Amino acid sequence: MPYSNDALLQLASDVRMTSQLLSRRIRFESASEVAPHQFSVLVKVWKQPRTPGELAELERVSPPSMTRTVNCLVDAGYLTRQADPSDGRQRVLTLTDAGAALVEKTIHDRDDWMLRRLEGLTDAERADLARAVEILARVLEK
Amino acid sequence: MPYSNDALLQLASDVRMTSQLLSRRIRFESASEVAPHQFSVLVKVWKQPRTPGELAELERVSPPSMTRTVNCLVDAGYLTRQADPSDGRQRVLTLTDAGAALVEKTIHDRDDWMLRRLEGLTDAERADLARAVEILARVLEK
DNA sequence: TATTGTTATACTCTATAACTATA
DNA sequence: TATAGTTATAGAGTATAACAATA
Repeated sequence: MPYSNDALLQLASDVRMTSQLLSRRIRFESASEVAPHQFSVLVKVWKQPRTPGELAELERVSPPSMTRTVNCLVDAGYLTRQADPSDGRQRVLTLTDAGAALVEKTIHDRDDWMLRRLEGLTDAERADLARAVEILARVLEK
Repeated sequence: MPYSNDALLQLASDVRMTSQLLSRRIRFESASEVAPHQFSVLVKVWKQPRTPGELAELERVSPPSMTRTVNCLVDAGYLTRQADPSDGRQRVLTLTDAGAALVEKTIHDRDDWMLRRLEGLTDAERADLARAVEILARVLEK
């Protein structure tokens, strides 16, 4: 039975609401030691070193806001600033050991929270989730 | 083939990351006219009228913060305060027509954004997503 | 006396505009 | 002259503590 427009809209709404609810629960139930916007920056730098300007664009905040956020994270010992030898204007940010540890611990806690919620599922249900994840990842690439 | 512990942890991580990525995209790509925390309050009141105290608890903010947020939304014409006849201390908040219109327009925009991303999928893929939504909704009830 | 909500005050996050250093 | 980043300043969100009104 092919999907009608109404059924597809309903599915879109269900996917959106479930994702937002799950995301909210993850944020609330395994909070990091730093504020959410600060943690988001740490994760970006954890994936790869970044300049303040790149981070401001990725986080959709102004450069001055990112300067302040970065200052806090440097003061807290999670980030370090390094001069870029190829362009004296830029300053590359990297994680300290404490910063990497914080990111990895928080990610582990969140994955563990999610894991406990998937433990009671059947293998068929887990396979459904795996397929859905693959589909959504593909959809979000566009 | 039954799921190993490692495979289940990987699945948990994939589900978590996909949900957070999707949620972030929705938030960024179809922003409301009011700030996110304000919109969240409007949605709560849209579902049912609420007192400031209930909203503070639902949103995990302090009562004074909620007072301020509610003041902004009342001033902007999205909420109205009404006295509770059964308890003079409480003040029940309800949406104005403009508030309801804003909530419904934003929800529609977000669902439409999601819909456009699901349009290219096969019926089998859509059915996978529908099953995944049902599974996650069940998991989140606990 | 306990509860609901608001006001007082201080701190943090955000933005725009202005400034410094480098390209 | 343009770009990367920071500082200056102001506006908005948040919290704790104190207060007002009601139960």
